[in-house]
Amino acid sequence: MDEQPRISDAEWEIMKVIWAKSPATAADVIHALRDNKTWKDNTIKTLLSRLLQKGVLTYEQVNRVYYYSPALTEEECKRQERQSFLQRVYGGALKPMLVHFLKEEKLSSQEIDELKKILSEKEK
Amino acid sequence: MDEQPRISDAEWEIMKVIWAKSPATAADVIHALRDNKTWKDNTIKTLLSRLLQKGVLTYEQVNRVYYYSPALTEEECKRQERQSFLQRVYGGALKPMLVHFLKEEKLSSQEIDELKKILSEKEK
DNA sequence: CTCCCTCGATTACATTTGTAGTCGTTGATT
DNA sequence: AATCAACGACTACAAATGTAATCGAGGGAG
Repeated sequence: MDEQPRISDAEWEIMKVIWAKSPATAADVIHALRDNKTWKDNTIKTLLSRLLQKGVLTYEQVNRVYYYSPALTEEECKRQERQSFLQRVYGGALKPMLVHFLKEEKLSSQEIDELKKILSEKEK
Repeated sequence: MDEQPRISDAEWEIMKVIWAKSPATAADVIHALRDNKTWKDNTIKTLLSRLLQKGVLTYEQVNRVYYYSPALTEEECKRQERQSFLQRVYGGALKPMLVHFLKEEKLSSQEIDELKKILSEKEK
């Protein structure tokens, strides 16, 4: 159980791209983010380097070019973030947090049914 | 709709105390955190000052001493954090996030029933 | 009246983060 | 062969954050 490195907001944007389409080059990531983000190319390259240093990414080099892949799974990282959010904001109290989300956000009937089913399965 | 200031991890610890027992003096906060945290008194005072600057706290002075109170409600701040977490980690996708929490964490039967009830009420 | 203690204010400083520019190298272009 | 474009490495720099020490003023102890 190594300490999970902390992934910053900007770095999450990068990681989402990598998880979706790894292995990816810097150019791939830049391309994928061109529409949503106003980052300069170098900004994205800096973020990729930092993610390498942190051990969140790995790479394989082919002719001058790095092909980046995740070193940690999306699920591990998401779990880490869930825990830290739950702890920081709710002191770890799960139910109140869920209640807030459920009461405040919109869900389709179908989604509601799915959630109810999951709850029912837990209940045994 | 002013921009909500961002509350850092350490600042959340302070705010939880203030929301729980405002108005509170620096000494009160220090006392409340003495067991859980290893912070020096000055660290806590620095955090209080920063929260004042950010407009998350207000104070009332009585004989040299500040009595701090929240300038923002706990609910506002929690909502802000929920949104930012949901966006950063799940790109705003509520249901998958809820599913992860529900599947991973423990809930008592009673809590499960309460959640199901809330879901049922939404369904109309 | 003097000294000390305490309070908030101010200063300190390393690390992380956001956001980018510059540099040296190498493969491609003319 | 000379040039250039693109890549990753390295450098830059301000703001935020974690974590604290020091300072000046005023109130209480003696």
